[in-house]
Amino acid sequence: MLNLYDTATQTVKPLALRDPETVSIYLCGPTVYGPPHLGHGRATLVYDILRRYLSYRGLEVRLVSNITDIDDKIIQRANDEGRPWQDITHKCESVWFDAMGRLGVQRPTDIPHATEYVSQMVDMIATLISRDAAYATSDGVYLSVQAVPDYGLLAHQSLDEMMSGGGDREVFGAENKKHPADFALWKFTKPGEPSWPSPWGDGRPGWHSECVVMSLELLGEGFDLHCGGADLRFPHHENERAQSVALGKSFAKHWMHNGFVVDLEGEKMSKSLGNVLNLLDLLDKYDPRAYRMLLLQTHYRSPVRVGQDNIDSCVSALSGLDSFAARTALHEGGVADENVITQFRVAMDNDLDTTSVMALVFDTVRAANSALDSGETSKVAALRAAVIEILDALGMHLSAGDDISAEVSALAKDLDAARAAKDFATADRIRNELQEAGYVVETSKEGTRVRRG
RNA sequence: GGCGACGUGGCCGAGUGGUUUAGGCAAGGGCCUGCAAAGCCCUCUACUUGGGUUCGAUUCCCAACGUCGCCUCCA
Repeated sequence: MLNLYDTATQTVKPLALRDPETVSIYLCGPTVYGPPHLGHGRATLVYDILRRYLSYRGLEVRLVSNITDIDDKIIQRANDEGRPWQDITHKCESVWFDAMGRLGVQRPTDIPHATEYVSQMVDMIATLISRDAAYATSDGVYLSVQAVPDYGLLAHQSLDEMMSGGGDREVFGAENKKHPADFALWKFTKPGEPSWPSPWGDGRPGWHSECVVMSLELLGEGFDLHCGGADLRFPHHENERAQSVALGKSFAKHWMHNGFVVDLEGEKMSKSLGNVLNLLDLLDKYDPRAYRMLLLQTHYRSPVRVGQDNIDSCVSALSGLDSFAARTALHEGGVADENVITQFRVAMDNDLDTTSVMALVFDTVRAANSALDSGETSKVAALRAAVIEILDALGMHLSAGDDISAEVSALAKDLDAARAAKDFATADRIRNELQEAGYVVETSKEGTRVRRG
């Protein structure tokens, strides 16, 4: 079945399922303090593609993706702008799901919020303390990484290696911690900050705890797959895992991480560098499918640069596919070519080799276009059905130009009539008119096709 | 300092120890077309550098150069 790269073992291995009919996936969602950026878009698209493919293969997918709605950055922004922090989280969450909708990303099956699980987190921290894996200091409660024997499994570095060298890095809270790598489970509140009660003092949860509590509660121990961007591998996922190990609970069986979105110079898009391109801008300026296309043509673990040139080339490629859907619309409803579908599955099962899949799609489109030109209609139907089935399984929907207004359709009819009457001046005039209105006009013996450009 | 990734044709981007070495975009030529568009056909063709292993390396090993990531804010 599906073979996937696993960050923990650094190998491509079968995605083993706890229950053969269901896949349990936890995906680290956004901290809602600002607009989504391109990196968020990549992660959600990658896992949307994964999820759709698993569904396509007949599995029931349970995809839990959280909303981090309490965090230092949220508090800071609330203070800066002098408004309630819930204002910010609610607004950002709605912008988030609006953007995801435009990207064609399906909603997770479960969307837990950190603030809904605070008491469970407090309980978990208490358990960690009782197991001597956590301790309170003057500013919070910390997990003792030395209580976790294989800490560094995802970072692929031992604690010693992490601490060695490192130059002038500052270690947060170093003076209070038993070990520099210990991380906050609970942060004591400062005046004016949101807080929740706990046995150690009022405060708020540390970032890494929510995902442990919510994944174990909603998916249970030993769930199948944990996903997120490569930047979450360490420390976030490492620290989630550390808590679970310290609790004596079995955690994710497989770890998947997608590559970064990089800027023009090949550097990672980073919030701290301020070179973040906004996902909303991309969605406003381009066909939202173009980003999905770009990611399908790049392996999910490779870095991807999102620039006008690549996006434009994807828009052009999409135009060709839409045109294909339109010109073969009459051959809808065939049985998908088995050979093509088999190749599709083989490629996807090989660590989501979507770049090969796209090569297959374009090859198949060309074969179908040739078949259409030579009148082999049964072949056209089978190839078209395969293309549509594959793209649908990847969340890519083609436009066959059936969203055209009656007025525009009438103009197309007039164009055909003018051509039939060899009134080419009128025909050209109508064509120009349509093109200037932003339509792609394709005349053929079967009649003029018009679609959105 | 530690760990890791990567350097492919005009651009993007897969992949492989050797007969045909993806795919997309762009460019040029042809067919088709009233002219276009769309489509089809053809062309341009690469693997950072220096060693090594090998009958043979872009692919494996070593080194150099370059780029990037992580080493507790990050999708």
